[in-house]
Amino acid sequence: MLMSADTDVIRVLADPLRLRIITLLARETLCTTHLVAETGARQTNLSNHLRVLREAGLVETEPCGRFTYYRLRPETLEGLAGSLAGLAATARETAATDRRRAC
Amino acid sequence: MLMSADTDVIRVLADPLRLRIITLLARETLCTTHLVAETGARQTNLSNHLRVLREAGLVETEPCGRFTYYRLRPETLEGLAGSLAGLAATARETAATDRRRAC
DNA sequence: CGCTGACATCAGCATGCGCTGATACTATCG
DNA sequence: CGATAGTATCAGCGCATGCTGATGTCAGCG
Repeated sequence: MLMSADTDVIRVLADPLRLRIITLLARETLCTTHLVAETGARQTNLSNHLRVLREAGLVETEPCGRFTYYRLRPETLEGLAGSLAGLAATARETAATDRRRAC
Repeated sequence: MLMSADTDVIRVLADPLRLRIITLLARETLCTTHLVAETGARQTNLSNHLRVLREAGLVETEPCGRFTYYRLRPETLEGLAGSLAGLAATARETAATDRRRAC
């Protein structure tokens, strides 16, 4: 239910600034300059985080002249959401039937 | 769509051993000894992680004599899964309508 | 062409945090 | 009552990683 790939995605999401970027990109596609203005972080810092997000498959880039648009890929987030929902469902079943291992 | 509380939950999940604990507890309620046997980690290490999981509201304890059973709480995981699914849905809408900010 | 602005890369620093060993506490058993 | 087993707490160490400043590259514009 929980793939090992999900571990990496969670690690990538587990940073306040990266999560902020994700929420901003969910609403509209932006380029680095916009993200600098929105978050107040340095351009270098944002560029590093965007690299991490890109390598994790969470965002994809669209070069546009000297600008670089960043778009949020829904598939990765959906996959993680599904895995977590599956875990929660299993836990609910475990709690309902009081499934436990004897000591 | 993404509450600030979700940030903390994600940070807590962003550790391989803690995620392992979560998947094990999803299937059956266990006590620390079982988790030591399953994961191969030291008891001290597990106890520290279980404390983090407890404080994040991801697991709850059930004392049973000198044992301590740990049960996975589905609500927290469900809330996070819902938030992530909402983000993914927003991103899908953004991609479909090509919503972007001009440079 | 030079210049500027958008963006990426790299090395260094500093903080966070996961792991460990030592220790203490409690419940059960002989 | 010891003795032991299950568990929690704490201080310390070491590594991972996020932030920064300097630098490089490329595109557009005068």
